[in-house]
Amino acid sequence: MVLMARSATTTDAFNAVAEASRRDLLDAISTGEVTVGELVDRLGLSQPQVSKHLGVLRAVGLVLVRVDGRRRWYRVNGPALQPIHEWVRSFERTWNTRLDRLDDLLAELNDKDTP
Amino acid sequence: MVLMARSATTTDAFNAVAEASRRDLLDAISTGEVTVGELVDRLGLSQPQVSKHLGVLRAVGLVLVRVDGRRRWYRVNGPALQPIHEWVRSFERTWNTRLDRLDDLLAELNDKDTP
DNA sequence: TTGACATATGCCGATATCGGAATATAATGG
DNA sequence: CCATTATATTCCGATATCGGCATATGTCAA
Repeated sequence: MVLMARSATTTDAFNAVAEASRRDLLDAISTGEVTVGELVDRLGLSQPQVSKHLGVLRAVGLVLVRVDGRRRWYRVNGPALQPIHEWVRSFERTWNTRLDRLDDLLAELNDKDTP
Repeated sequence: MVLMARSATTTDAFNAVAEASRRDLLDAISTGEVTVGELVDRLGLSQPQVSKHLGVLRAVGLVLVRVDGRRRWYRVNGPALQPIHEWVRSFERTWNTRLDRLDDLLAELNDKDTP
């Protein structure tokens, strides 16, 4: 029986994106097709580090690659981010809506009434 | 010098939310104030497991607690999710269709009208 | 063909995680 | 005051991660 200590980074987009370096990579790639070497230069990370992180992003489908001779052009695969977007969006009302602000207001008044 | 293997789960909301159980907890809590015992019952997790996960969520400010005698009422702290929301939102254009882009445009115009 | 270039992969040690079980802390009720 | 209830904390073994360094794979160019 296999007992996992922590979900693998390649489990899903949530885990892959937990690492800040990988978010930075996605940010850099989002500007358009980028080469590995260019990412190394831009982010100041080691080449193996970049390749490994890209491997994780590839594994969960967050990036797609186009092979062109000896270099690889990476691009962001947007739809893979949708699960995160949807999940977080379901909480929007907890910070955004007028109703919540009303709740907060009432709570505040309540606090003043019952110290 | 401390060399960290992987960002601590308490580093930020991204890391805290990477774990599926913690997302489930937040989903359950989002319905309103909930007690630890209620979460144990609803999610079928062990009590220490729930308490530990709540500890992580507390550490990154994703939940707030109200102490009431020997029980604790947890609630979601929406704003702590905004960083994730903002980051993912910046990729929206990578998956949106033309219609969605129109929505964005309208939303932008709307924002300008209603500050 | 051979060497330089671009990227991926393998091995390493240090570390924090996870769940389980036991235990600690704290508040309630009889 | 004591047993019970509610929640948090500690210790444990197994595991996957991360960065660094070395190396493998693959491709172009002279």
